[in-house]
Amino acid sequence: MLADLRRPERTFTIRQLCNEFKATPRALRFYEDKGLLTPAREGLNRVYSHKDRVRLQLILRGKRVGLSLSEIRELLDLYDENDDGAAQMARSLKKFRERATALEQQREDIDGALIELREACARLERRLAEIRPDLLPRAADYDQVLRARLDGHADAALGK
Amino acid sequence: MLADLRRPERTFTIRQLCNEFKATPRALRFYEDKGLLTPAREGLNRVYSHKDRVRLQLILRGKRVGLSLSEIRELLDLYDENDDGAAQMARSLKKFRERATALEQQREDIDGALIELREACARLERRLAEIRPDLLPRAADYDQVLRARLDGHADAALGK
DNA sequence: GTCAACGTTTACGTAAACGTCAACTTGATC
DNA sequence: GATCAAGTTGACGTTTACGTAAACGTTGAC
Repeated sequence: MLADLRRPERTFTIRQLCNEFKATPRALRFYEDKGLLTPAREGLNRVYSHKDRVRLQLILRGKRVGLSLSEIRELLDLYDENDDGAAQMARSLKKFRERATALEQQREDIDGALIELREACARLERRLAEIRPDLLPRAADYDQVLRARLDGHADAALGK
Repeated sequence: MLADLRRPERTFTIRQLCNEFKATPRALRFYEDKGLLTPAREGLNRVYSHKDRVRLQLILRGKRVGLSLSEIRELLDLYDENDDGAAQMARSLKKFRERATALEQQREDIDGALIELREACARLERRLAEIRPDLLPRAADYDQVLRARLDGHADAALGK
């Protein structure tokens, strides 16, 4: 078929990519503004190629692991200008490792905060139990809260 | 002695508190602007009381665990208007628990990102080893990076 | 007397990643 | 031909926690 999804000639509209990757048109235009994407034009309208789609995937993957858009752009630039891609892969590897150590550091910081929080909670619980046990919020009250958060705020943890 | 540090009449200058808690004058004035602190005045100069000092401690503790200034203000307001403080303690406990679950969620998100990162690293390492083993950055190269980060960016992990 | 060191206020700057109008064009449809 | 959906380009708004001058007053040391 002419419209085979896998054929490299296949092109995409902005909304198709937005639907596929759950992004907003504003976001894609923003990435273009920042030089992360350079789709072709058909009159005024943007036409995204297969390569553009790959780039978008890389952008979103980079975001998921907490890279900034400018960092992502640097990596994408290397994909382009470099022939074999080896040097670029080395750079990417370096970036990824740096990001990994940064994330590990964040985890430790969070663990520290959690320790402080649990201590504070314990103090409050003890004192409330003494004075006004009726006001003591039961942990069970948070089942709703937990359930409400089951859908993914997966990005919120990475410095947004 | 009249100047006993523990005497409630003891007052503090802005710089004394800044030194004690490693904050900047700008920060304390900012907190005042936001209604978190209301030190007395001696002419133009701010005079911090014992209670102000306690409030500042609470502010900084709240920040350490990732509360926003507006959240902190809400809690502080309750300290004031409430007589026995029981209701306020219940509210604080609730906030703290919420923050704890949010932090736990962040940890999971970070873990997810780390998994993705390690997979990407592994792929890159394998391919680089094939093609250009000489470009493969050794993990040992990051000893400096690790050392450089040993001083506390403990706040950076909490959404700044 | 004058310089440094501290204090004050007002107010603009910053960084990230878009959201949110507003105003307009284009193509398709009834 | 009027309308409608979807696209476009600016350009300003949002959020957070201060940093950073600018311009000025007060006090103590020398």
